Amino acid sequence: MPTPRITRSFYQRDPITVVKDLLGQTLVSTIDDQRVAGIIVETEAYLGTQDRAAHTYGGRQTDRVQSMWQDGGTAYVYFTYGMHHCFNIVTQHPGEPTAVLLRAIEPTEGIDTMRERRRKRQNQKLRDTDLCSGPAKLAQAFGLTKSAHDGLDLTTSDTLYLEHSRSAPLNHTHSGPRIGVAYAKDWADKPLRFWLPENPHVSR
DNA sequence: AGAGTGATCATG
DNA sequence: ATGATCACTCTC
Repeated sequence: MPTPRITRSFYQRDPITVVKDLLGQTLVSTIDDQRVAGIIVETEAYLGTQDRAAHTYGGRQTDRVQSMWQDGGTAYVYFTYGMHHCFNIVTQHPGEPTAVLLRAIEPTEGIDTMRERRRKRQNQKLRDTDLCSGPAKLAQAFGLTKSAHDGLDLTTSDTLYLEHSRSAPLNHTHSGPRIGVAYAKDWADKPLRFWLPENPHVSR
């Protein structure tokens, strides 16, 4: 059976298509010899230069967002609040700076490794639903950082990539406003957040 | 509801 | 140069 890795053309489509098709697919990272994996259950689309909530709003092309201007299938990892990393997948083509933020994942492999990376103190108990139920949580559980992973090509990397695991989600997708973008005025309320309903691993 | 934490951004 | 902000998480 051929490798089910997701290839370039999947990512080069428009972000509203990709944000839904990513639900049910599998993210895999192999970092420090530790392979971890899980099913994507919550995503958000960022629509580029017109989207007030997007880092590329107004055509911004600062150092931080260079990855978003690259080809679909590029990783965009940014650092925020002085302590958190968030992981995005760039969509469309070079010069069309759109992306999908991965917000929550259902762990399937390497759960002990995830728990170690997520644990801040000894003896702190973490349920499986606490491991990847938020964008910065999943970045930490998968070992993703700006310095190591921003700009990585997910279609060729050996350490970070996606696999097809379900062509169409069994449950129909739910959608609603994105989280933490109240500043974005008329863009704050648009239903650009998608998730698998009834899945206990979604954020909040 | 408030704190933590420092890179990043728009001003100037 | 400086000050405000932040696609968040944890604990109270």
